[in-house]
Amino acid sequence: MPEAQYPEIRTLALFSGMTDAHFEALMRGAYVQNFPPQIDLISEGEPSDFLHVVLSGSIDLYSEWNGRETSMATVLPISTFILAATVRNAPYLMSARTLEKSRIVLIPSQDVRAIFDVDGNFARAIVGELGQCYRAVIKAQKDLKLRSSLERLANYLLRQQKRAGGAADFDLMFEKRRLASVLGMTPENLSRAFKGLQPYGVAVNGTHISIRDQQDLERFARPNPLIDDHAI
Amino acid sequence: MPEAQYPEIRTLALFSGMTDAHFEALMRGAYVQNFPPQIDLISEGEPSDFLHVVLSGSIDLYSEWNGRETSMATVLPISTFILAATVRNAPYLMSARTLEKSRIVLIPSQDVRAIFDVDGNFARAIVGELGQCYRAVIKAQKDLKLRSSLERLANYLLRQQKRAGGAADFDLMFEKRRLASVLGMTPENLSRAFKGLQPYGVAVNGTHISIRDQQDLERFARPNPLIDDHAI
DNA sequence: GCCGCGCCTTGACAATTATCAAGCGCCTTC
DNA sequence: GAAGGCGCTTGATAATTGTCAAGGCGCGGC
Repeated sequence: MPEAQYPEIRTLALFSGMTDAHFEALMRGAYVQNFPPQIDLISEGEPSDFLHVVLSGSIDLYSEWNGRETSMATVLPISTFILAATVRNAPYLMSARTLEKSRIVLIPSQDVRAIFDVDGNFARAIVGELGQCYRAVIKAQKDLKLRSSLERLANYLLRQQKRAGGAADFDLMFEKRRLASVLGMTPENLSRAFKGLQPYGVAVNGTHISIRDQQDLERFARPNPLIDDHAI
Repeated sequence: MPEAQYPEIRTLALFSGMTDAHFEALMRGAYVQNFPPQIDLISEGEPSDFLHVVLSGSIDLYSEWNGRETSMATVLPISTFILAATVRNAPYLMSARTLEKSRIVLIPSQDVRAIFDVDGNFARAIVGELGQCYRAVIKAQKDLKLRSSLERLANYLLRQQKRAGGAADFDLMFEKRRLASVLGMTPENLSRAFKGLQPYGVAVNGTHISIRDQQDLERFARPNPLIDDHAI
C-alpha cells in the first residue's frame, strides 16, 4: 500500500496509539481499492479475512434471513468495520456493500491479530472502539424495542438534524428505502410515518426535511441521551 | 474481599491471563455482596462505578423509555456485566436487577481502568469479551428485525433445548412474562404464540416444553448459526 | 381446607404494520 | 421531446401485534 495514504489512517483512534513499527507492519500487507456503487464487499458467514477501513464513500451493513433483508448500519469515512469478527477470528455476522463509489483499505485480519497480540496500546484502542460499537448497538436495540415506528422516525430526524448542524432545514443522507430498512419498517410505512409527523411540524420534500416546530416535535419524540446521543 | 472467593473469579477468561499482582490489586478494592430477589443493582444513566461479576443467582438487564420497559438480556453465573460502560467510563445504558437471590462481586471501575492501562493481557481479554458481547447484540438485533414473534419464539425454544442438553423435553429458565419482554412482545402475545406453535409439535405445560417433532419445528423456525449460535 | 394473590390465559377489540396493486413524478436515455 | 425506469406515494386490504377486561389455575398463608 502506498505510503501517501498512511496519514489519514494513522489519525484514526484505532491506530494512533501504536508504535510506528507496528503500524507499518500492518500497512505492509494492506492495500487500497476503489469500488463502484452497489458492490458487495463481504457476505455474512464468510471468514473474516480483512479488516476494512472506509476512506471515502459509504457502506451499508446488512443482513439476510429466510429471504428477508435488513440494513443494520451505515459506515461513513473515516472508520473501520467488522472489527469484532476480525479480532475474534469468527465469521462475519453482516454483509457489506458500497452505497456509492468508495475507497477502502483492506488489512489482512491475521496481521491485525498478530499486532494485537504484541501491542498493548493497540489492544487498548480496540477496546475503546469495540466498547463504542457495543453501546451503539445497545442503543439501536432500545430504539427498536421501546419505540413505535413513528417515534423511531421522529427521533431519527432529530438526530440527523443535530448531525447536520442543528438548523431547522437539512437533508436526509440516504434514500428513503434504505432509511425504512434501517428504522425497521417498510418503505410504504415510512411514507405514512412522514405524514404522521406533519401535525408536529415536519415537512418533507424529497430528501429535504424542515422542522417547523422544534419544541412540538421534541415533545412528541422525547429524545433520550441513553438512546439517541451517539457520543456517550 | 476474602481471598477464598478469588479462584472462581480468577478462572474467568477476563481475569485468567493477567499477572497475580494485577489480579490482587483488582481484588483489593473489590467486595462481595448478597442480594435478595428483585433488587435494583444499577440504574441506566448512572456513572459506571463498579464492574459487576455474578457468582450465583441471575440478573436481568433492562431498559426503560417513556414509561415502557423491556428486558435486554439475562446474566448467568459466572460472568461480568456492564463491562463496556466501565472501560469507556460512560454512564450505564441498561439497568440491572436481581431475578433471584444473587451473590455479586463489585470491582471499582477506576481500578479496572487503571489495570487495563498497564496490563496488555487484561486489555486483550477485555477485547475478547467485548467482541463476544457485541456479536451477541448484533445477533439479537437480526432476530428482532428479520423475524416475526412466532419465529423468534420457535428459534428461542430450539436454542433453549440445545442449552438444556438437546432432549425433546426441557424447562424454560424464567417466567413467561420476562420471556415475552426478552422476545419483544407482550405476555398475551406470547401465550398465543405458544398456541401458534402447537401445529409444529410444541406442547407447553407451565414452564415445561415438549418438542414432539423436531424436524417440523426446525422446518418452520429455520434456525441460522449467524443468529442463533451463541458460540460463534 | 379454603382464601387470596399473582401469573397466565382467553376473548373481543383496537392499533400498528405489512402487503399488494396502481399511479405519480423525476431523471436518464435515446 | 418522448419513452422508460426507478423510487416514492397512495389506497385498499390483510396480517400482526397490542390493549383491555375477565376468568382460570396453582400456590402459599391462614
